[in-house]
Amino acid sequence: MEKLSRKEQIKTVAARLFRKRGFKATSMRDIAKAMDMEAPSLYNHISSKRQLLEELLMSIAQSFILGMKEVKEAPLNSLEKLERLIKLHVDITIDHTDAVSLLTNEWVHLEGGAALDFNALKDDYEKDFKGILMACIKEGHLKEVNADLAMFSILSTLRWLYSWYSKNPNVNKIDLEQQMVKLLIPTRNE
Amino acid sequence: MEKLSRKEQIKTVAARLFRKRGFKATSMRDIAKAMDMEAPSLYNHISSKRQLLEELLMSIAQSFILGMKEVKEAPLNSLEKLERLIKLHVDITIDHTDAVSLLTNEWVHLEGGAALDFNALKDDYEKDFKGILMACIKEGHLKEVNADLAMFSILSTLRWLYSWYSKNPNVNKIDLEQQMVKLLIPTRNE
DNA sequence: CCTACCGATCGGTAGG
DNA sequence: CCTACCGATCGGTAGG
Repeated sequence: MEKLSRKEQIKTVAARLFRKRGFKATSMRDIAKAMDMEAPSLYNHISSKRQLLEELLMSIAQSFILGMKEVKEAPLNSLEKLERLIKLHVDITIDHTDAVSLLTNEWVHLEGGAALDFNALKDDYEKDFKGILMACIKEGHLKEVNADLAMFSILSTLRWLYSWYSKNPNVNKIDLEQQMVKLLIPTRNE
Repeated sequence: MEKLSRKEQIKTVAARLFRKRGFKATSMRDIAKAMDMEAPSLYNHISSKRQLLEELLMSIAQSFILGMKEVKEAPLNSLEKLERLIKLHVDITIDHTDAVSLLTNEWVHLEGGAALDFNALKDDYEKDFKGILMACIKEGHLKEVNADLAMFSILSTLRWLYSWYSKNPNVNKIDLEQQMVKLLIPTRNE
């Protein structure tokens, strides 16, 4: 499937440029140039610029949704689930750094149905995340904290992990997972 | 000084729109419309779109630089200084929510000398922040943590505080300051 | 995959 | 502060 592969190349290049300059500031001619082709040729593989963004965001969002589903269904206690969620973010961020950055910064440029779908996924994800965090608090694994604020803080760090990782690309994945768990989980007794 | 005041109105409106749609996706016609005037009339008060962004970013950055200077020179121990820094972020975020969001999301659209100046300020600020954080660790106020990662995490939360605050606008400033201090400072003994 | 090209929109200027 | 307007660039299409 040469066509599919070509489309994936374009998406990879687009993700890199969208991240670097932003979606609106990246032109189809920029993408074409980075692909060594002319702008109109891109349209043999994709249908529009906004489709590029939508597919990039939706596919990485699905990775998080799937990961959340697995964590929820796993036979673990709430604290272990929270650890697994943190590791999920670390892993996806390391493997798909550019796409993750779009999830943080460029989703505002989605329009119409895609924007609605995306926000629904985001709300579901955050609701599930909060549920696990609150279970941790209720079961006494965590310090008593404002759950909303704690979730906001943890997710803020995880959302910006891509920029830290980009400046420290040689870090070991397992090490980073453990450091993030240690940093983000305010355990009661140490 | 009606002219000055008019310019400030334009900057306030621009900050709101830049935040909502992004700098590149906001046209001068959008800003003019929100001001109930025609786009060319804006140029009686400002000189260019990029100047708008530059002035918004530089003036809010100066608030942080000034606050950092005061904290550094204050007769406080390192832990108290860290607390003061967190409160500084909370205060500026509450008072200038839109401009703070630009500091997080739109500085990438600075070009030329303004981009260089901005990055220099950012580097200085983070170096000072890290110095205070490392002093806290060395003096035994904080848990032993990876200082780079801890700073990254604290700043990530503080950078995104504007979005949390926008969803919880009725929070009391003093309460929020105290909650953020409690949440972000991993003290040794509680 | 390319050349030629379109209508829309952009930041900004001239002139009053 | 407005009307009239400019050159540049945008996403995208026609046709091969």
